[in-house]
Amino acid sequence: MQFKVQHTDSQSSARAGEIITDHGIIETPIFMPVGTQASVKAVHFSELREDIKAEIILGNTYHLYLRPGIEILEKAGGIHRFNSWDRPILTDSGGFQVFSLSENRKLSEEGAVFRSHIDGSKHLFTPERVMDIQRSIGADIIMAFDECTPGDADYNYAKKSLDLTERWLNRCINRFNETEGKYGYRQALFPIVQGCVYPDLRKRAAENVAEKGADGNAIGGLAVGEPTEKMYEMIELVNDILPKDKPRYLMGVGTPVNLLEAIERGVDMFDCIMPTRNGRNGQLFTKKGIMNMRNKKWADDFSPIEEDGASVIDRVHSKAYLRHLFNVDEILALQIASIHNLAFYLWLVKEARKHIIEGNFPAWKKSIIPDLQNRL
RNA sequence: GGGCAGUUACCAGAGUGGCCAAAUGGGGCUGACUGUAACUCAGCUGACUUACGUCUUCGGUGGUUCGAAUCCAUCACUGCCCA
Repeated sequence: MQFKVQHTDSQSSARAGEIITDHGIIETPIFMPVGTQASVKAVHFSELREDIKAEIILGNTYHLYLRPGIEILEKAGGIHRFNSWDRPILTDSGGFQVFSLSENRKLSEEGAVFRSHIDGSKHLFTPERVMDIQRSIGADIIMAFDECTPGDADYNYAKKSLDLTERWLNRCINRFNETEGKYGYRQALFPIVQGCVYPDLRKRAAENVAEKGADGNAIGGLAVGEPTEKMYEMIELVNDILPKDKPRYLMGVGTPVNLLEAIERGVDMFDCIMPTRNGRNGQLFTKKGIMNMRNKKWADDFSPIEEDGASVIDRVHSKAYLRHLFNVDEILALQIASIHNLAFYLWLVKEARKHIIEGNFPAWKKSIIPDLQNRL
């Protein structure tokens, strides 16, 4: 994997670049749709390719390990063969599940014991095992196994958690270096900066990660309960330390405004469930603001979902029709909303890229934010 | 013609003398959702009121009672069964 910075904004830390993988090129900044179980919920791959124009999608180690299981993925010849997505894929390590399934897991030096949310069975995830599993899944970019520290963790907990994440990182790197990809293309390992909202911990974490010389670096443990301003502060602090010639991936973030603020602070890659989950729950993000499609006010609004929307689907269907689909619980509602939101997110990062290259990113960002936050 | 059962909020449906503006479900309205245990979750849903609270409701009417959705009488309507 290679990264080229093509343009750097003169007034901010924003940059436009290009990540080259064996499955194709990713132009940054980029948003990566989340496809936890080898599928972006409610969206078909042809739509991801052609309408949404996704360049890379996510998968999740924990979920794929449970189902279909490593054996099946290996038999299939890796995840790309399995789900027929021939562009880049990134797998999260399961570190977020350490956080989100915290009631079903136990942490130790060795690793994390999960109780499967499906059948209650016990599974041990160690850094080594997680590397092996991600080798078997076969994503282009794989993530270090970390503990995603809760946003409200106290200093002592956050420090201990970071200590563990850093020891796990060394083990991940060792195992990663001892092994190789199983399907004939290369994989890159991204370490993750933790440290909660504590500047000294974040600084230390970023320095530690930076010195590993990885192909790309991630910032984790943000947008997990801390105030948004804290998140921006941490991003700024960390990006000051992370190498400029490597892509920076802000994990799990966020709202359209979060993306722009983070891009301005030097982030190149994003993923978030928001466009898909919120879409399925009736919330649409548009250039003019946020709509709840279940609201009665759309019942007789026959105008397009978004006149100048990024997706062709925006002009095919009316707000009234989409509201009807949500109202009567039709599956098509989830599809249309997910496609729309993802296309919007991809449009947003492409637009950001365009303005970075044009040299007017900060002004453009400032002008668009009020609209993005608007409630329609 | 006779017998039995029933009539409760938008719908279905609990409630058999005070703890009832009335369970629960559906529907409706509003909100939440940030490396996906989520087509999920939460709140509201008689009227007025920001709220406290006040008022009007349980087929109609008339009673019994300190007090009635609940008991009695009667009328209306609905369903089932018998002729």
